[in-house]
Amino acid sequence: MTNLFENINDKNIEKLKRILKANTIKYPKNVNVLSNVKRDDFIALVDTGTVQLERSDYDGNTTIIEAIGKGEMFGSLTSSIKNEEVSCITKEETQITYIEYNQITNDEIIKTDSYILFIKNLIKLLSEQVSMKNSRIELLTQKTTRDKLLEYFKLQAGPIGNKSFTIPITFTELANYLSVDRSAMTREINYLKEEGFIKTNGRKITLLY
Amino acid sequence: MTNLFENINDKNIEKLKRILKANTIKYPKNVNVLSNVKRDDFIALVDTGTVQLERSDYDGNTTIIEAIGKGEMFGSLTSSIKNEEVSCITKEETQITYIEYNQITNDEIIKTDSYILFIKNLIKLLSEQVSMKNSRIELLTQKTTRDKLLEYFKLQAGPIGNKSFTIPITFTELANYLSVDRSAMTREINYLKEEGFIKTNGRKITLLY
DNA sequence: TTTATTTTGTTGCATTTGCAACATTTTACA
DNA sequence: TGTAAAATGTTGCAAATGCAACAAAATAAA
Repeated sequence: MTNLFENINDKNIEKLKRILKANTIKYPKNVNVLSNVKRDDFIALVDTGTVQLERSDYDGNTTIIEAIGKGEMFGSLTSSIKNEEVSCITKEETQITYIEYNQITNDEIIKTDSYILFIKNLIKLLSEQVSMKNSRIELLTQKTTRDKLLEYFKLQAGPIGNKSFTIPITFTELANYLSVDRSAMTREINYLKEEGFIKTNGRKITLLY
Repeated sequence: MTNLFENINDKNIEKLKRILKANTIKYPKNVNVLSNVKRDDFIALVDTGTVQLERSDYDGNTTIIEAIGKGEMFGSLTSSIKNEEVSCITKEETQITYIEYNQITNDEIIKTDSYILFIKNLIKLLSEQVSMKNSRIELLTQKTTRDKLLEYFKLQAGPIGNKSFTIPITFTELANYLSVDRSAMTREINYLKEEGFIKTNGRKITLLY
């Protein structure tokens, strides 16, 4: 995951942030971050912590649209946060840096030395976002829970195809990510084990095929 | 949908394309576009026509990962096209403009007048991509076919909430987009009609709630 | 170190869904 | 305009899945 200020030294980062009128705010846990910020198009960078975009359904249920962790970004350009039903909640102590979209090309910034690097990073970061979404869509469009799991395992195995890996999230979160019922997913994992496709040990998965 | 060269006049577009070493290629229908282009990171813009990113499964089935239409983009930065199983097929006569990622900040281009506009457009275009993916993920994470349909209808109704609209794709394509079986989707639409939630006339949907 | 909270495991059952296999209608194209 | 291809409609049936309702284990918090 690219950092927006990758390959830029601290002094220049400070300079960029100043010229971009970047606004860094620290929030405690369980705060609705966007209660007052929706005016202009902006980009929000999660420096530390985690936030979740959530939607409250007509029947009171809360669906997690997106979990955004350290180094990731969200914003009015990329998320449906203009929608009143969507709220953005910090899941732990979280620091966010806001940059207004129009500041990205303000008169002063384009004369700044590290601007080119900044732009390249921003483009790469956005591209990575698209790429991550594509991966998730690839998982979600699998027909069965089994297919979703196997596809997820393939992604975790990486391009080299490691036979063994530890999944970086809880099974509860995985079920959420794949949009399947957790208990049904557990059942399917058991089938996969019985049929000799995989072995598990906690969150460590070993592929046997 | 933002065009990469929006608000830039033809003369400057030509200039930008030249300096960016943009490469425009016209393809006939049903051609595998990426058979030879994967060397560097690149952005591909669909000027006219349509391409589909497809994946051939182990069992010979073909899944459509993404349909990319006029004005949209894809590329090695945003799609899993480095994956050998994924191919990109033109669905009609299609013109594509390729730009190498590294050219986006080459020495000459950053001195060009319309560069700032170009960069703003590129960032907006990428942001829109993320936004579109988010919408699709929102649909795909709905639990039932009924929920997927109702959510899709809500999106089609727009922020104003038009009660009547014509869906811009065929029902077959919609089933694909929502990743549900077409016949099961038809059945569910019939239930929605029987229960008085909607009326349909061809691809025209009227919400009755 | 308790206690509270979250995660994981398990199972029966009703419902939803995919799949197959058609007929029919509409659209594209030669 | 006639024919091929694509889209739509329909239905029975088997399989997959969500849901509810627990108990147990593991983690986090006080």
